[in-house]
Amino acid sequence: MPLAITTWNINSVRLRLPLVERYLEEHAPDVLCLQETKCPDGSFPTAAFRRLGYEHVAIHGQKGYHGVAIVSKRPFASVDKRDFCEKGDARHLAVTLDSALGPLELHDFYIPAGGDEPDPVANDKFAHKLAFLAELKTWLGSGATVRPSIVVGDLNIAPLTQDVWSHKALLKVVSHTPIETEAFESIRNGGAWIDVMRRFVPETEKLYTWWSYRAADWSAADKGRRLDHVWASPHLDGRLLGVEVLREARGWERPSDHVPVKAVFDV
DNA sequence: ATGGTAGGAAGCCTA
Repeated sequence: MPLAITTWNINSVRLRLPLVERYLEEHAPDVLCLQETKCPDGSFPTAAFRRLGYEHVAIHGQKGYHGVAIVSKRPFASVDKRDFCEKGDARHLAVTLDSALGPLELHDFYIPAGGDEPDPVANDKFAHKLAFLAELKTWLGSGATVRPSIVVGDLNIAPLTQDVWSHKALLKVVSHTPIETEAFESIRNGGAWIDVMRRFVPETEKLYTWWSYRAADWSAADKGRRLDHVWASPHLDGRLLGVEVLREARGWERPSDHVPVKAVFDV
């Protein structure tokens, strides 16, 4: 059975609820993983999702910042969250779905952006990002790939040369520095995770999921980065059906700076 | 080389 999972950094789920509703009506994934909901759990628009057939809602929010949520047509066998770096940040949520492979773990991450200065001594936010990545490597390495698993989210790193508009111009820009891209690939290879998007778009082709708000004409300048990702554990190899990056959503009215990324699995 | 925009909370932080 096809299972379509979308990941989208929505940058305020309450402000952009009409955009989310439009996306769900037009693209109808089975599961939607959101990041940057910027919404305390008590204010999450659960009823709106239920009206659209997404009856199962798991949320991990906080006031003002961060926040992740998973809404689904399929029920959850379990819901978990982890407080990475023990800062009380809402940056991770996990659910278990029943699938043809048995229980399937789905992890939704919002990795710290890391501030502007790529120096962990001068910049606490960059140090936090690196600490988060180190903890993620240990934690994922300790077992997630033992079970059929999918990792999605705004990982805030563009790992490959063609994941940014200019590799050379971004080598010292947070999100594409060697220390980050090497940590990213070390985590991915450590768990033998499949980079699902790159199974469908060759590494030689540009592929972006985010365009800055600070551009006069984002589409003409096209200075994007691939910050949003879908990883699958080796159990899902041979069951990957497709990927859709909805670039047009960046042009919707009052858009998020990230666009939805949908991946479809035969499970 | 610089500064550009956006959202939430509340008189600045994060991105």
